[in-house]
Amino acid sequence: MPREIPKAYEPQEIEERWAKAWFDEKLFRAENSGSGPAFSIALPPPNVTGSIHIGHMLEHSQIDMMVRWHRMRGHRTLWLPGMDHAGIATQFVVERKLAEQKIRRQDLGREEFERRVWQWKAESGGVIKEQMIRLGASCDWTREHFTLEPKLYRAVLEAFLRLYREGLIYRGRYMVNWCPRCQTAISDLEVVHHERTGEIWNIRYPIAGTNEFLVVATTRPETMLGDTAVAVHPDDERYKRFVGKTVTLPLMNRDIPVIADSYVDREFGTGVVKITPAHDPNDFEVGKRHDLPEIDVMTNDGHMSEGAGKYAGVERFAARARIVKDLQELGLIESVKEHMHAVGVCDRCKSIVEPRISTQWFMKMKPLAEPAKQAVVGGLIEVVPDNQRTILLQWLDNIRDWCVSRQLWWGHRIPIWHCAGCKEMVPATDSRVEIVDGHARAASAPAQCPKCGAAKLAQDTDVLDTWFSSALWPFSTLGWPDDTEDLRRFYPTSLLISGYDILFFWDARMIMMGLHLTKGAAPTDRIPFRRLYLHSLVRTSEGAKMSKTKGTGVDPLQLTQQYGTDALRYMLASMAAPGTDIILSEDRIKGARAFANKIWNAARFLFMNLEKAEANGLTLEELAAPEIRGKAPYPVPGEGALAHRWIFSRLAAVAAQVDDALDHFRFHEACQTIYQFFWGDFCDWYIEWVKPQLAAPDRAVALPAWRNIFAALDAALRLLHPVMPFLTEELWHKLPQPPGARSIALDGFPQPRKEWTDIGADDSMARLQEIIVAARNIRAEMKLDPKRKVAADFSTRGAMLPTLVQENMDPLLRLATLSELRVTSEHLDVAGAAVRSTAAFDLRIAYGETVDKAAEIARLQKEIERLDKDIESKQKRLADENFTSKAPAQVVDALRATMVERQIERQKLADRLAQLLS
RNA sequence: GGGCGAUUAGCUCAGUGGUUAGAGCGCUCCCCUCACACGGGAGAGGUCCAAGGUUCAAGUCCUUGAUCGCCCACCA
Repeated sequence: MPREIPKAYEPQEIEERWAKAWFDEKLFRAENSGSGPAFSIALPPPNVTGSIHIGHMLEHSQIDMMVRWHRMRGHRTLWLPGMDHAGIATQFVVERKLAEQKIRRQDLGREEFERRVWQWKAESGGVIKEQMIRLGASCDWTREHFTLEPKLYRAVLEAFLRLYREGLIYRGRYMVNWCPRCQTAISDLEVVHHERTGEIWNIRYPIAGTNEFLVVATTRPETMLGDTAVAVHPDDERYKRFVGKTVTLPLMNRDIPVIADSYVDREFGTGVVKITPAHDPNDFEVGKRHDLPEIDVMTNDGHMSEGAGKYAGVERFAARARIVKDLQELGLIESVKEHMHAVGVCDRCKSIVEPRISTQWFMKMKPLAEPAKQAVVGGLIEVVPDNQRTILLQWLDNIRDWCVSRQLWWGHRIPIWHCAGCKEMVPATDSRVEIVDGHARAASAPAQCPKCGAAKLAQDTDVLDTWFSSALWPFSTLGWPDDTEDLRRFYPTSLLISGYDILFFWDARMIMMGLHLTKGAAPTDRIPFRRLYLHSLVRTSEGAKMSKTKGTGVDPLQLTQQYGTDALRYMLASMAAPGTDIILSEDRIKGARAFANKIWNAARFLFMNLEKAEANGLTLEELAAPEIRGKAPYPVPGEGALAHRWIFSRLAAVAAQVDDALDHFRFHEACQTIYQFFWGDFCDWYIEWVKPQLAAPDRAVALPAWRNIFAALDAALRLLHPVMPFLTEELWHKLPQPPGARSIALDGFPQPRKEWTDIGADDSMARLQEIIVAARNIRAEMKLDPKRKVAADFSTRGAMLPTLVQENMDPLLRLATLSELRVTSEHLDVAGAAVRSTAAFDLRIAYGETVDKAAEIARLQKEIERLDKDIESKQKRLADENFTSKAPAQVVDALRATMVERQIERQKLADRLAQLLS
């Protein structure tokens, strides 16, 4: 047991050591057998090739706090970690790397490309895990999963095949969002809208066989090449006569009909709309209603296609410019205006997304959304903060089908085979997977077409949206579709903590999939999690999301290096009030580091002084052995008893408050409560109060005092552990622990023990603190030498205070730096002295000549003024019949009592002022 | 176009209808007192965005407005 510990807390070595030990010892492996309540939580799987950013840090800190708190309370606790293959993101990264060598994935072919991605994953995939381990996330790494591993591949196949057979997954040619950069369809959620000022062109479409025009407006002139109609509102008198006629589409010289459709808004623009069914969602619908041809004028990579006639091969925005120029030359541009509109861009690569007709796989969402909605409305899933519940329900109400296919190579390939002969779609017969080249793929490929008997079948080339496998995460990682022990024990999971930015992407879809796919009889058995806490996002001082690409990101590892992981965790947790985003502040993390240092030094103080106690014949074992700590508090004879009763009473209160705060995800409140307790109560008052007892030669005093302070420190460390795991682990091991005890993380969380609550001690302590502060206040005002002890007079009318003061005379004198405190019930002569008064007592230090008389007068006047205002408002309220009759008696009485106190205080101050002025 | 959130001390933020609205940082004064200067002690600092309303009582609930931010949305 090393007694010499460094003066300042140095986190680096300590953290690395414990992080390694926790991982190596598999300390956080969850037992799936045995009794006691279970607590399970799934890690929102980070992208496998990513690295920790501050948002992860916030999320993991909060999860880890909950997890450690539950584990310490004796729950069978599982935090299940894993990684997401992150289809587009990962493929994007590898493609970019290949581009450096001037290689396109098409040059390599699908198999070779996939091999390269696996290789990249092998090289860089472990980073985030290493970082999480280093940062102390108490995951069960023996249960780690990856969305593309064989087991989870199988879960994906099972889910897909079931949904396909049920008709909930279908294939069809519909309008989708197409990213020309990623060259894949993306879902509505992956399109982010940016308000931009663009241009809107009014273009003349000549009416065939006349000199007249219909003028249409468009923000995307290049799509006009695919126009197959022009529409007006059926009741629009201006245009009625044109319906049924044809216009000649400029540049293409194609005759297209004028149709009537109520979709057209007569008020907007000219009231005439060009209809491009292949490139606009509304036009697509109109096209279906009117049986219009769909002409796709673009290629996958955002160039104009064959359908665009002479513009074929031109990049889409270059084509736009050329078309506008050509139209101008033809005199067909009536006007151009600036126009604010929302442009959809790809969430991943920020390219402008092209609405485009395409054959894709979709999932019917309405039938899945309904049970999810009921589960949330019915309270089966509690959503915190509450306003997010409303947002979730609104989204579920307006849900649209989900485009689940991606034209990527990295992901779960769709288990459907297409017959070369009759085009029949044949699903894999079951969800088995086989390992080829070390990686999984669907094993039960159909050998021949059940319809036409042809043996030539080709697997669909698309893969599934990454979020499809994510949606299965809480149960696929526990073994679903098998009926495993883990699934029975830990599903539904107890809680999900995720950012509100992925509420729709992930949380909502897990609810829908969980309810639909898992096999429990009741919805309560099928929900993926019982509680959903949406944590805040870390933002820059401008309110924007942190972004690495914009250089506004903060590297949590660097902050960790600089200030310590515990400090960073504490800072994040202390700012994490539900429902409000976090703006990082360097000052706050410095404050957190100071707190860590404070804790370190409080412990350091004890161990340094222990040597003196040992010289006195005491041993650490008899002071701090676990069974000794368990019996605290010990009665301490003599003057110091009060502080001991008080600190344990505080501990009981703090434990209750922390439990309550954590149960409601009020991490900031838990932090503040512990901070206040440790720094304010334990260090500032308790340690100072009992210092002499610890050094007392009298064993009857020293022994219980030491035992109490060790017990209190131990409890404080356990309270602190969920937020500051490293520091507390290190210090905990410096205390004697039961044989075989491995970690504070497996020790108990302090319980709010009723027998510790001592209202008398709380009250007495508060009064003594008041007296000490009053004395220090006078000393500061008089600018007394801090070391100089002076005599003071203490006057009070009550019977309680004199006793209390007498009983605690020694700490009172010491902490107020007084040589003597004379207690009297007489009125104090305040001439030539500085005085502090409360309703209950007056405290006088006779040292008049150094008092700044003018300042004292000003202070008194100000104080009296304040009291006057206060008394007046109270008198007014007490005189109000309405108040006294309607308000609870308790409130009225309290107000009256306070007013009397204020009046006494005011009288004392007024007397004092009069004396100074005379 | 809808929805949500924020507006409280110089800064960053807590605040659950009920005494005199809190914290951290910063600021002022005193102290390197044998755990800690990443420290100790004492202070100063707030018409709680505005205007109405409900209530015995409003920073807190309601309405309207202002400013800032976010999310959702197929008006060409």
